[in-house]
Amino acid sequence: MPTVTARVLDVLAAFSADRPRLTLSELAARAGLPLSTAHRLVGELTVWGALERGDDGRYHVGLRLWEVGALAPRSLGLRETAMPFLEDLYEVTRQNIQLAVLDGTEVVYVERLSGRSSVHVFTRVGGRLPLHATGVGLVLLAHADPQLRERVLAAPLRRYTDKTVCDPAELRRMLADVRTTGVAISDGQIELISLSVAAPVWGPNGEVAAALSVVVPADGTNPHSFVPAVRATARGISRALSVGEHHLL
Amino acid sequence: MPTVTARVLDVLAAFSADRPRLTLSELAARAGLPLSTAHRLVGELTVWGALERGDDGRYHVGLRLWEVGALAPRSLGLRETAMPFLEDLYEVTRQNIQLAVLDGTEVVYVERLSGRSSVHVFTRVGGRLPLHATGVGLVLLAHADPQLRERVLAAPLRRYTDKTVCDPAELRRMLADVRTTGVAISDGQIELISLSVAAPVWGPNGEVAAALSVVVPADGTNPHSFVPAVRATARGISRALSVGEHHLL
DNA sequence: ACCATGCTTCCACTGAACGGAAGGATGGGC
DNA sequence: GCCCATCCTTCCGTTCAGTGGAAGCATGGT
Repeated sequence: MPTVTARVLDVLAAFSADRPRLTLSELAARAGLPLSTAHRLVGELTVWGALERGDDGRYHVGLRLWEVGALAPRSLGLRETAMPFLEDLYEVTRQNIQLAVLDGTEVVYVERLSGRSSVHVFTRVGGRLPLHATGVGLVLLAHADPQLRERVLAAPLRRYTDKTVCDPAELRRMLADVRTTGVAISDGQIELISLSVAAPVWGPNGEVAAALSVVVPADGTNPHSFVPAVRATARGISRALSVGEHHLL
Repeated sequence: MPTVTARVLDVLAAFSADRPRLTLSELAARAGLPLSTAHRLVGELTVWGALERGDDGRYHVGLRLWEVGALAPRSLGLRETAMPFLEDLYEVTRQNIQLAVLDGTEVVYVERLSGRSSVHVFTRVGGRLPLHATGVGLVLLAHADPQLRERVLAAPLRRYTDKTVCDPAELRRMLADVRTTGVAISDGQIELISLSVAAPVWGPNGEVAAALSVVVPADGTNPHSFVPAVRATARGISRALSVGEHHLL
């Protein structure tokens, strides 16, 4: 049952955003491995550069692994094309700009631009959040395979704030709305202090490849004023993607 | 000799920027594995999400691996703190902004901001370049451990353009200059069309944690006009790093 | 109909991976 | 100074997971 490959991956999966640095013992415990086995695996991973060992003796993910990860088409290709557009959008809005893709039944944030004056949000490049509670999530869900959509709506939907929409019927209505208007406005569903305006980025084959959003403070200006810029940016990226024959899927 | 772990890593290392998508056979060949062995390993990696299989049957690096890679402190922690400053610098200059760290005897680019109006450069997030031919490289080399510096200067230095400085003595002089002025100006050493102005980012323990640069067109304005902004940005990030007790090394 | 290319499955053999145990290293309490 | 706790490293005999050659399948070009 426990193949070596699986164990190696377990070791990698032991790291998380809140615990990015682990001692050998912690690592072994989290990966469910005997200490001596972990010691050997971690040693090999470290030699290669997948892990690195800090001055304090604790291990963390290494630069080499990060490099390989950076080759993931949904990160590299997408970001390369999108960046100039995101940059423009940032300049107009001076707020956090996020780019995210769908993976399984979650949103994965692929890039985030943030300025000193933007709201402090807890999303993180490489982070995951559920689809129903974020702007980008609503966009991706609205245009996802209907089968997936039903699966998500059938599962219990976590409540983050009292503004989080957890009712399937209401969500369904919102998703229809997203499809007609082309944007999603998610108001305080994940954090009360912020709301986001999101729009879909279309890939070359008529599918939604990603979603982008602007996060604005909840007390700030009317979110609708951001809609045109967000929509234009999304359209710009979509066009650039279809031209470029880019390394997306 | 061939441990399973090493083989898994060989499979991952088979992907590169120019060949981010591979068939099973290519993968097996590049990793030096029999087809059936590769088939099994790749299968396990794919189930976990380290690799993904495209519609065309070819494999590429998966989002899951990218996520783990994103936990590398030198990427995540550094970028989180630096981003707002880089953003400001971009707004002032409207040119490519690059953030890079030292790994071994090379520069690894950790982030890059680019606008529509910036020069098109071939550096890539996750990419590697030698130290002697880039602005960030000169900065990192200038402040590196003297032992490493000697090792780099002793090795043969690749020539990219006729402006590339490959003479150790001259490089040594330039590095001393970088240390006194606090910035490096690398003119056409890697590509004739661009030059870069780079400055060191200091970590909390008085070591150089990273370097940042602005890349400007070679025919453009005087590079020296960028120096104050670059220097100020680098100083800002350095300060933010020492405050934050950040997840750097 | 044939061949080329690339993928998948099977299975008997074997040596690489395993992990318990013993030995270091470090550091803190008293 | 001594003891104990925590964490890391090394060793080595046993065993079973990993191996890879071979045969079979799928596609698609000519």
